[in-house]
Amino acid sequence: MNKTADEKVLQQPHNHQHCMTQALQSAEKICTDKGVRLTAIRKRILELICSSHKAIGAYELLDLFRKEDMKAKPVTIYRALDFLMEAGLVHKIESLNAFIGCLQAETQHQSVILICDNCKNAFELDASSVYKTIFAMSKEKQFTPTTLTIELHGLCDSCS
Amino acid sequence: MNKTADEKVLQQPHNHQHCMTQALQSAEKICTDKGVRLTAIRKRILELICSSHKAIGAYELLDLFRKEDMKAKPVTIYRALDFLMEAGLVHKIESLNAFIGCLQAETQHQSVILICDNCKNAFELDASSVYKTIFAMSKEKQFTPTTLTIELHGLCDSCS
DNA sequence: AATGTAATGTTATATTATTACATTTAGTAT
DNA sequence: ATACTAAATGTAATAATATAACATTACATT
Ligand SMILES: [Zn+2]
Ligand SMILES: [Zn+2]
Ligand SMILES: [Zn+2]
Ligand SMILES: [Zn+2]
Repeated sequence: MNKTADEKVLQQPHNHQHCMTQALQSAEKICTDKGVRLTAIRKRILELICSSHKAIGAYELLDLFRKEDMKAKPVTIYRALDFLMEAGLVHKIESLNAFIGCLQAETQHQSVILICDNCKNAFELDASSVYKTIFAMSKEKQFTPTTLTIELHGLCDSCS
Repeated sequence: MNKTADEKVLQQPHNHQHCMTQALQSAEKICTDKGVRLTAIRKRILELICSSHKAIGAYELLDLFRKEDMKAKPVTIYRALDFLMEAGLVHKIESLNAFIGCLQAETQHQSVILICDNCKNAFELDASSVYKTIFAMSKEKQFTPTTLTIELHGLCDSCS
C-alpha cells in the first residue's frame, strides 16, 4: 500500500501497512509464547480483520475468506474468531455483532471502544482508571466482577 | 406475591411486587407525558420483563406471551421492545441479547449494568462520573459521542 | 361518518451463531 | 519410521436472534 492510500484513523493519517505487519508479528509472538498454533486459516482471518480498522461481521469475513477458500463455512470463521479472541488478538464489539483487530495485543490493557456509526472505524482507548472505578463500585455492591464491556458510539473526527 | 416469595436482588431482599407496581406506574406516567400509547400488548410485555430482575431474551418473552396470545409472532415482541426501549422503560443488554426492565425510568440516569452470569439477575448502578470521564476522553480524540454501553459481568453476592 | 395515523396481523426472510459428527493434520511417544 | 493422540478442519444441519414488506384493524380528529 502506498502513502496516498493511507487511511485516516485514530484521527491520524497513518501507514496502515504498518498496522498489519505489527498485528501479524504480535500474533506470531503471542501464539508462540502461549504454545498455541496460528494456523493458515487463523492467520488469514486475522489479516482480513486487520486489513482495515472497520468493525467487520462474521459473515462479511466469510464472504472475503471464501474468495480464497470456497469450501469455508460459517463455523470456519467462528472457530477462528474464538481462537483469535481467546488470544486477545481480536475483540468483539457486542453492540454491533462485529469484530476488530487489537492494536495492542501484547500489552495488558483495559479499553473503551469508540465506534463511528458513520464509517464503522473502531478503535480502543485505554481507560484503566475507569475500569478501576467500575470494579470498585461493583464490589461495594458485593459483586464479583469478571468481564467489563465498554462501547461508545458516535462520530469520529472525519465523519462529524 | 407474599413475603416468603420475595427475591433477593440488589443484594437486598425486597418485595418484588413493589418493583412491578412501580414500573407499571412509571410506564403509564412516562407514556402519558410523551403522548404515546401504552397498549395492552406493550404493557403486558413490560409486565413479563419486570416479573423478575433476570435478563430475558426476546424469544423467551415470546414463549411467555404466547401462553396468552397464541397468534403472537417474533415481530410482536420486537415491536413492543422497540417501543419500551425508546420510552426508556426497558434496556437491552448487548452482551446477552437480552432485556431488563428499568427501575428508574422516570429519572435521568447513566448506568453500568451489573450482570450475574450465574443467576442472570441484572441491575443498574448509577455511574454518571464514569460517563463524564469517558465522554471527555473521547472528545480529546475529536470523537463526538452519542451512546455509551457499559456492561459488567460477574457474580452477584448470592452466587459468589 | 370520513379521514388519516398508529398499531397490529401475517408471512416471509435475513442475520448471527452453534451443535454434532466425520476426517485430516500435526505433534509426541515408542 | 510407526503408532498414537490431540488439535484442527470439513461438512451438514440447525438454532437463535432480528427485520422487511405489505395487509388489516383500531383509534383519534374532524
Ligand atoms: Zn492502520
Ligand atoms: Zn467515521
Ligand atoms: Zn424486584
Ligand atoms: Zn447471581
